[in-house]
Amino acid sequence: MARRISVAVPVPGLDLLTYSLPDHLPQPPVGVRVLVPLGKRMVTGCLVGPAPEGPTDSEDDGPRVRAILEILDEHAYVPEEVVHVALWVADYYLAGPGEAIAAAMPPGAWIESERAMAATPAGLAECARLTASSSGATDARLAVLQALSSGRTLTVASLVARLRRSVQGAGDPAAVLRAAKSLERDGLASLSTALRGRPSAHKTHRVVALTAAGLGELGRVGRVERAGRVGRAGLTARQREALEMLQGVTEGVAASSLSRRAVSPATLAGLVARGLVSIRVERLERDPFESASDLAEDRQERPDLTDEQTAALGSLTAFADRAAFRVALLHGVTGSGKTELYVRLAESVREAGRSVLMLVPEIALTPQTARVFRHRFGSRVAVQHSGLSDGERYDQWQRIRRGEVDVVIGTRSAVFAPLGRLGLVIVDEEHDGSYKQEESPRYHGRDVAIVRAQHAGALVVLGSATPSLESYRSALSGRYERIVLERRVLDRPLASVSVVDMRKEYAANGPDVVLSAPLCDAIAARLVRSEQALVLLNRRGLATAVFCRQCSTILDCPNCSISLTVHTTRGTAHRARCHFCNYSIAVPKQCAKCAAPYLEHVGFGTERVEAAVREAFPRARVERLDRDTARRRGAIGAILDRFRRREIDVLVGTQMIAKGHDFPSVTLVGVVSADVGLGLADFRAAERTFQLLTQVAGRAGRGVEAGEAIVQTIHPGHYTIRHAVRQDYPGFFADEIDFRRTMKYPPFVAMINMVVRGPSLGAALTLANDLAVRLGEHASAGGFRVVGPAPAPYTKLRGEHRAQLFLKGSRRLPMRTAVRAALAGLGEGKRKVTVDVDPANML
DNA sequence: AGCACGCCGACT
DNA sequence: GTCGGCGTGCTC
Repeated sequence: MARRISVAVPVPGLDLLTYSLPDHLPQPPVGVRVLVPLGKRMVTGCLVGPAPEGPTDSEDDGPRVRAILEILDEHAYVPEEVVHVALWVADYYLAGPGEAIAAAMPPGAWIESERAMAATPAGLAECARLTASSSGATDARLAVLQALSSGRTLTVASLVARLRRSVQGAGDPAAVLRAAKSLERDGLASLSTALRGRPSAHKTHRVVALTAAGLGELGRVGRVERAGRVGRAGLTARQREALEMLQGVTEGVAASSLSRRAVSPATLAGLVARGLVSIRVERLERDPFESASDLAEDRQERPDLTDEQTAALGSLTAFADRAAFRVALLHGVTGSGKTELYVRLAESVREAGRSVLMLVPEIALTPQTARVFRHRFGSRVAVQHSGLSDGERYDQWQRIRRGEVDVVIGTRSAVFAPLGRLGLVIVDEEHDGSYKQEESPRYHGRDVAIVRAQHAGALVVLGSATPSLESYRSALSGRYERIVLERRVLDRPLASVSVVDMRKEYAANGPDVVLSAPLCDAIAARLVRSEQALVLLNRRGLATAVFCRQCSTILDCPNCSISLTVHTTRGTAHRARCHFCNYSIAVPKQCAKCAAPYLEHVGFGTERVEAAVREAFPRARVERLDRDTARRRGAIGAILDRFRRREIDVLVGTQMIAKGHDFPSVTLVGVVSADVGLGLADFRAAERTFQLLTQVAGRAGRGVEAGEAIVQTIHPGHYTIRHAVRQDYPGFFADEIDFRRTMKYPPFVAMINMVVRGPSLGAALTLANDLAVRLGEHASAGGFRVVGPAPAPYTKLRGEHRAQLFLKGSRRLPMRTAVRAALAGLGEGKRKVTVDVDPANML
């Protein structure tokens, strides 16, 4: 019987498929890409192993098995270990194996077929006739024919693009395809399926260098010139200039740089023809650090370790030396020097001949960490994150794959980096929410990192000042090693935190207070001393809602069940925008419902805080950093750099300003409202608030001067605020873990969250009910409970209505099995269901 | 996700 | 009558 292989194809919701391997092809290893037929298409798949043998093999009622078309790689493209991790992800998070493997591949790794079409001779004639008679009517068929009138074969995609530009209303892909089919029926055009051009594997450039003959010629020219005679016949002045430019640059000069210096292609061609220069094609590495700037600034000293750090490093190194799977939680207060520990540990692992994977929440927000690693490991480090262009990402991925690096630093998707001999995985700020991917496959970078380390027999270090409840509990129970750093480096004290009870502030100064008197005084003091301040409000915009005083209507998004946020707009009237779907309108003058002209802005965001700070301190240099000001690529880095260079006195922003930055001159952190987020219908609301407050307070006092944090709140007695103010993690943990235990939330139960979408809430609820019933059948045997369905917290998003239900249970396996069975029973309805295993965000 | 099939309303 | 909208189903 023909050899059968199991292939993952990049199609959501499709399971592994079985293909046969034609006799003439060699047996490829796991991880190679194969080109396979799928329906009418050709797609790239990834070989994950031999096909499972089942009883259906002998019967004819199973799906037919088609033969693969081509093996695209000689050696594994995705390392086998990573294939297995990806398959684990697909299984655990209930995603398609193809989607999971796709997450492990660089951009451009998937080749697919494309439909193309060309006019037949009859079609060309018909086109000429129709064009001449010019009926005037815009007919999609005619438009397509005209586009094909050159006789060339065009892809359907390029036809669509072309028609979208030229013909109104004809650029819809479906319409083009229909027109194409209709033309094919009439024998006027032919449709074919062809492979899309393979992605260029590397960016290349041409390098021009002198040949030996050229070098000789140059010497001769020099002597001739000294002798006062005209250059040798046949060498033009231009050619001589070009030769001189190349003199002394043995490695050659990029052709693009020559052309910038006015060396024409013709000149170059003349020199090549004479054999005086050679042109070679060279692979160009796009180094993300070059554009990230200021490598020169990186002359950092190697800081001495504190006793506490030395002890921690000792234990971690000992674990790493055992070269066996292990998880250690590094619980270190902000400013305790975790990064330096990571670097030293990485160095020792690397010296032992094993590689290091370091995950960080968002590189754009923590460029220092990346820079420290770059500085210590030079070209042996690669960076992977979403801010890179596809080409940059591809280059980095290939460098890792070729074994040219042994340290990878990246965001969550880097957990799949094709590193061999993995010895250490570091997850910095392991509690950070950005490790959870909010689209399929909905994996948690930290948890996948642990699984990967398990496969590789590596040490995992989870670092945080505010560990997730899950990790801390595991550390307390002894499942993880626990290493604590209680002191800041150089014995700098933690910021002293004080609370302003905003209820009193409102009573005294009215309900419109943004900056309390104590916070204003504190900012003023910093300005006098030329120190810097951070002001945090984790909410964007000018106002959170527009409210009609007469009929109490709130301006809602027509597509989503949330109110519109008011944003300032340069020049024009303020706009009200939806933070989900981006719908926006000019803020109306009167209520759309009752026509009353009494519209009020309620609630406020960072834009209002920025305005308030500017108003209170007209001479201060105030900037804002949130998703709105950070939209442009590189804007985050630019603002943070200016702040670091002390060109900004007060930086207002959302949580973006709270992450691991190190600004030595910041001595004040103001939290405008610590309550944002506390009231959310999410069991992690308190944990996230505590983390944010602790994190941002940690930004103060990292230099010589002591730091201070001022927290404004209307809930000064809330346990989250109380513990955050004292920066008392164990205290917070004790209270929060009680809440989780009582309410049966993680880490005491496993959860799977499901959102069902539908054209109406009724439709969504009906389908959700069907799902709930099917799940219920497995509940008692599986030891879990089905909660819901109910309308989701955001009932409507982007025009879709949503119902939610979730499972709570003690063991994940039966829960996952039940979900899989229930979804299968739903048939095609399953396309309307999103499944989230271990949800990080319940909204 | 594509892609095809098939079943209903508005135009030649 | 057909064109063309999108619900439903399938892909080894």
